[in-house]
Amino acid sequence: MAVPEKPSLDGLEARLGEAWESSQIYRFDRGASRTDVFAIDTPPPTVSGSLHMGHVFSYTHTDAIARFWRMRGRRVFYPMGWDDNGLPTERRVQNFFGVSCDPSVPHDPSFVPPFRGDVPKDHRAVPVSRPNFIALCEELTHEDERVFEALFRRLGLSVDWSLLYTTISAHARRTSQAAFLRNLARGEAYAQEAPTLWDVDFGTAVAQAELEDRDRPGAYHDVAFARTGGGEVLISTTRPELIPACVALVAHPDDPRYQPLFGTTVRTPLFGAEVPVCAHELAQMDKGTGIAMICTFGDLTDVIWWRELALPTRPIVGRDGRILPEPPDGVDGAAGRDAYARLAGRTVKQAQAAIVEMLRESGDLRGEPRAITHPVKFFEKGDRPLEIVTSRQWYIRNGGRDEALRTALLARGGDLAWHPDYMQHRYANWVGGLNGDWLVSRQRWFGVPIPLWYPLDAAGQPQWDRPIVVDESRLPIDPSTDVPDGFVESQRGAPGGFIGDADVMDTWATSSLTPQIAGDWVGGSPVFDAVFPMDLRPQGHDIIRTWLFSTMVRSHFEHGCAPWGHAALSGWILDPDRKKMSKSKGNVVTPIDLFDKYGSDAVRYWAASARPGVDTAFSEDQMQVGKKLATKLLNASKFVLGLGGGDVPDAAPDAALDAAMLQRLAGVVRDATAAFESFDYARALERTEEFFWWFCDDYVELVKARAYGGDASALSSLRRALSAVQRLFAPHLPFVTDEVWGWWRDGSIHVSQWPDAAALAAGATEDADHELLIAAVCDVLAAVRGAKTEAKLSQRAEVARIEVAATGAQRLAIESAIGDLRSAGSIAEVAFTDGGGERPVTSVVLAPQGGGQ
RNA sequence: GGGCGCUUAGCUCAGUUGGUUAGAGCAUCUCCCUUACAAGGAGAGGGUCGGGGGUUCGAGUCCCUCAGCGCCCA
Repeated sequence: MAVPEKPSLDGLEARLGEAWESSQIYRFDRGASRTDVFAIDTPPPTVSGSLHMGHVFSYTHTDAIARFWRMRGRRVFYPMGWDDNGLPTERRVQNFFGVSCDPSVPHDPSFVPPFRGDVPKDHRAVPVSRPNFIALCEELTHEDERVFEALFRRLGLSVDWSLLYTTISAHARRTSQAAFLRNLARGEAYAQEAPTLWDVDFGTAVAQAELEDRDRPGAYHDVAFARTGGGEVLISTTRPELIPACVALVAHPDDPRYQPLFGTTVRTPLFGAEVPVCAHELAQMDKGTGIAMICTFGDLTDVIWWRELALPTRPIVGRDGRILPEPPDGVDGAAGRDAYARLAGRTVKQAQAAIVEMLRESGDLRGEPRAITHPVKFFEKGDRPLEIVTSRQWYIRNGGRDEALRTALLARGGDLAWHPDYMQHRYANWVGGLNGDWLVSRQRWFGVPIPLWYPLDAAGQPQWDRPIVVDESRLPIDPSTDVPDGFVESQRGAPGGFIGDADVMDTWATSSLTPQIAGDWVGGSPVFDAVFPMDLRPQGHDIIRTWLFSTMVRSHFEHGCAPWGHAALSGWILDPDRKKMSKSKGNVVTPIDLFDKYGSDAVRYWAASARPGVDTAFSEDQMQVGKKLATKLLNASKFVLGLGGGDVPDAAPDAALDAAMLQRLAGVVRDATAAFESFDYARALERTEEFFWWFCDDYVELVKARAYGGDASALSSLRRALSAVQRLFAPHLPFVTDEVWGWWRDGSIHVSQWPDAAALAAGATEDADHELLIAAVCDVLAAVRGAKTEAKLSQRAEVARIEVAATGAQRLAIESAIGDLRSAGSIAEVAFTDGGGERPVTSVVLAPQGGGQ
């Protein structure tokens, strides 16, 4: 293929994208052995949103690394996945089709949803079975996945699309269920009836990793409790509505104010329940009045007190967030029951208003509530504060309740190389702060079902502690429709029969298995042994506590090792005001518009310029620079290749300047290689770019005359350098580099060999100090240019004479390139004097300018 | 409250074991149509490296301390 007359970036993405697809250059070699493989555990983006610049940013980093290792000869395992499993998808499906999932509804094979978008406001959601609901989820996510794939292809990701997986596919469900059953068999998964953080709107339990604190207005209410022997105790609480759930008061054991009360009892106001006064170190002497009520359950500290002080359970908040209809134990008197009746059925918020009114009437509220702002626990996707309810849930051990396991998992963090390394603190911080095991069951529908049934006794009661498991060969299953071995469907729900576990697993319980899903662990594929443990996990630092940690837990249990060798944590994209970009703030820019405006290479350049792990401002300026770079590479390639020389054998670079340039480039190759090997794609780009601009501005200008004249050393040096530079840029700018490579080489640049530093200057005389030579020559050139600019003349202006004060070494260097210097600067005469120093000093005498300048 | 990161030119950032006069790009200004590229090129101005203290022959770099910003966790 010849060099085009007018090189252009237009149309490259479509043309080369198709070429890459049809030649399958990114296809993983399934016969590769582990030592030849570079395996990437790609983050599967959530498909129920839209792709934004944050995706473009971090996926570009990974792609550059993938392309580097591919050029180094590794068989790159680079899958893509779609995370279509979970709550965000459920929400979209409900809104889009006008349905809601009801597992009690039988499966309707011919179900047609009432709407496809544009659901009327007054429409009441149609209940549908779980299989029907899941089918709708799959249909909708499939649409999004096509859009995502198109965008990632446009970005130029070198993924092997034949490895595509989704987290709700049968394969992912099978993997997830098999891993869970193995955890169960080894005792790493267990079920427990326990206080659980609960989102009342979603109607599901949530895990510690999904919590976030939000500052919310609240108020301290001072409330009097009557001491059994007379007198009263004043407590401060932000949740007076939980007084009927109060099971004790608690103060610090060292608090002299309350020491006399320990072991005595008090009565709750309004409800008259008799509760003990207890001592516990977690009570804060300096908070409120120093004595607090323990309720079942107001917060996680209540749970600790309840457990450690062996207190009774008196729940009053239901799973719908409303006060339960019946009063708890202890609320026995008529007055108490009446008071409770005024709260029953109300939301927590309404109940608080009501009880404050009642306390005011009874005189038990002292003073007025004092407004405060305090952190309240929310589900990260939720809208109302979490409540704590007692429920039966499945857990996977994660060290939160087991010091030995915690220590082992902390050590696993040390088995990884972290990029940047300080990110390991996040991991250690999180593991060290765990306060419970990983809650994996969710009371939702669009997820991987917990693959268990329970036998029903003669009275039709489930025997929770005797789950019925299934042979792995039957997976995946849905226990709400599948029947356990030895039973028939008619026994579902019947005494002596069985019921299926109604819950699904947390999304993370499946996405924690991405290496196993992508590598086909459950299928026993030899590919798994060739790719696991994987080389690289790239991901955002915000999900170290969830995705990274949960993947570590599963791998630790199943394989006894860390699932990867390296973890690369990418930063955030910030808008130009340095706020995190988000849809709600309306500052999200659509990637596709930027691809159209600047080209994919230019957008990638912006992404690749950011140091690993550093939050980075969105910058169209950087994309503009990237576009200029891509254009420059087109033009420089056209120039060098247009000089000819392709028909003659590669000559030894015998001119000193040529050898020096190639030695400098060899250093750049070494630096870029080392940078990529330590996952610093940005440094590799920076070093290459710095060299390339110098190469264009100075070296090419210096050797132009020789090159035009067909000088073998110049031509071979230019071509050697061009070849290396094109390949050095290839991981970052895959489109333009493959274009210019195609002008003179066979095959894609992306399956060519990464440049070899040693070969670059082969045949050249080794120069002791090539940098001194380059510096001396370019200093003189700069002085000549500066003189012309100072005189407001064209760079073509003639120079009559220059006088260079130089050291001996500088003089030798300059003399070695004197012909190039004279032609590049249009210099008639060069004279030397002794002097110089760190740099030569050049005085320039311009020739008289004719022609009426 | 604990942990971590950041603070260098108007803006965005490099600055790798401490070592010449602290760099780049963008922006600004001046000049140049020069046959690879005007989607270009040649130059210029611009910084007491957040404050203070210390170690050292020498500190943007190491130590202490303070301040501000941000993130994570309580």
